[in-house]
Amino acid sequence: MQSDRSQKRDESRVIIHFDYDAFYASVVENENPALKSVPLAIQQKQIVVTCNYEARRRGLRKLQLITEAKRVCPDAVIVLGEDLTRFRNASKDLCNFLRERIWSGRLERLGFDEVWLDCTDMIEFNYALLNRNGLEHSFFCTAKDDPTRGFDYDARAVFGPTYPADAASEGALNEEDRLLHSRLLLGSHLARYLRHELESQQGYTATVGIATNKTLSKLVGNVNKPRNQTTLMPPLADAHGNEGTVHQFMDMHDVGKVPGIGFKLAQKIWAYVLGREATHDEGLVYGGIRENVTVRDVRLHEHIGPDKLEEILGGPGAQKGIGGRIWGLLNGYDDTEVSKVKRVPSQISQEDSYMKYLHTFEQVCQQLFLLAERLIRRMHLDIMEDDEEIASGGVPTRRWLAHPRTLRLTTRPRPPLNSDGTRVRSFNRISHSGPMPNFVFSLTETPSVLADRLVDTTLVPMFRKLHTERNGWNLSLINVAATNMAETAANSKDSEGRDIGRMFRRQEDVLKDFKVVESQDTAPLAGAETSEAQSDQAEPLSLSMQGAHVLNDGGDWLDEDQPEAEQVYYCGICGSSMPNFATDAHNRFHGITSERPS
DNA sequence: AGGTATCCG
DNA sequence: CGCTCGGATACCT
Repeated sequence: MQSDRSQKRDESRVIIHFDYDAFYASVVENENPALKSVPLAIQQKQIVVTCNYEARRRGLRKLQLITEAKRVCPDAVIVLGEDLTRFRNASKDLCNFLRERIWSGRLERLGFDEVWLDCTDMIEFNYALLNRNGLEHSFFCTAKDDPTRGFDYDARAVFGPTYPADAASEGALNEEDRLLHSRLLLGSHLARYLRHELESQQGYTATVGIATNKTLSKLVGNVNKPRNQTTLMPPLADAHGNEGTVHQFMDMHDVGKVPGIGFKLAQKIWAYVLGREATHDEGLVYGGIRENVTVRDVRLHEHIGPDKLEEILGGPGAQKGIGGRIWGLLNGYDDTEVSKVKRVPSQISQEDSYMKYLHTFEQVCQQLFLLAERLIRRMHLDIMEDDEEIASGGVPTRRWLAHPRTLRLTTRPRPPLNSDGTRVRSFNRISHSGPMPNFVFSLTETPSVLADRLVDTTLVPMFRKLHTERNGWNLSLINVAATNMAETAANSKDSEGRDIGRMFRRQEDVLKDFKVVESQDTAPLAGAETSEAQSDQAEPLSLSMQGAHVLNDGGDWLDEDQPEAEQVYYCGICGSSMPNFATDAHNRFHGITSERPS
């Protein structure tokens, strides 16, 4: 067997993975609590995209056809969920809610309904606070600078289910694993607390996994669902890296179930392990028996290892160290960090799919307009924020956090149906992209007007390049995306984001009367009174004195082929955008009297 | 850069 | 498998 590359397992972190139960259905239930007790399905086009657990009990499933769903459960309540706004907003709210309760700022979203938290710092802090002589009445401090905030817990036992269910007791472990056991134990209680907060204050239940890395925490959560949690317990591995709970746990999964091993990779691994070369090319539907290839089958296959996997999975288009990376995943090894929460998404897109022809040019134009208008509204919601400073006039202004530099149009042509049979492949998407025209950043025109202009000046020409036929297109999907986000100067200045800095400052103001007593082997302080002192100190104003500038369609300096009224001025100091006539007043606000660059 | 592929929910 | 309506990232040119 090939070497483990001394991929030394990093067991120093405590990662908690949240998966909100039946998320779309839960959002709708929270909007209308009467729906909580009935079978509820969320519909997009002809499909049930998710449903609550009552509906699952009655036989509904994800990605089920609506017709089938109605047949199986005629009294199900079906809610249309093609507009994702409410789900996106709820996801953001929950993300912020959890972020306020952890210390590291390391919170990573996956889709709308999953979140990883890196809680290592909170666990270490509270591990140091443990009183060995009074574990039963421990206190978990959830605010670094306020010893009174937190929750009571019994530190003698892990909270909730574990994997394995009969995990070794702490006493049966070696010294290193005893430490790990304690950290994960604290993690299980923190997870309980966060789940309770989420449910009691926000109305969302979640399925949670606690482990030492992202992959393991995500997978182990699924052991007990819904509305529960599972902790992956030591000994994770023996001295040789084998025979611990990690291999025991990973081994039972189908390879394709491991996050990061998608359909294509799983197929290649499957072909290798079963000794079957893919001799059949396109078109033939292999409706054969789906054979299970587990992680164990792969991991213990002869000759397997990072190099062999590189051989199997590598090739043109494949990621560079794919073999080593997949070998790591099969062994439950994952050193990827939980990324910090981003202020700005890297792309925003709006799409719609069409069951029937888009017959005419007018119909295509209308769809492009609808998508463009929704995209522009999304840009206003997702990459703008209220200015912190209110101008002396008292009028609150909005500023762009980022400008997408690129506009992308994607379509999916429906494959033509042959007369001889149903031999159709290629459900491919094709796309064309180009510079985002500057006028879409205007705040003086309505999104509707801007969308109309965007269609005429940019989207229709792009569509013409994608589809050279004059008519008769048979599109099953159109997507319009704003990508290639360039963060505004005032925003990118400190990458942590100013609201986080402000949050810390506020916390310090409230808590400055406390002194944290550290490395004291006693129970944490209790009963300290909260000070009401809240000095309303002004924010330190850090100005980056970069020149203000004007952008044109291509993001370059403005030239004169646009009408004056369309020009938008961006302040390089505060990032505000405004019509040109307002720039002089705005510069005076900053105390700048000189001209802007020409 | 633009275009495609693969991955995730 | 696809189907939805997104999203992230990597590789290719």
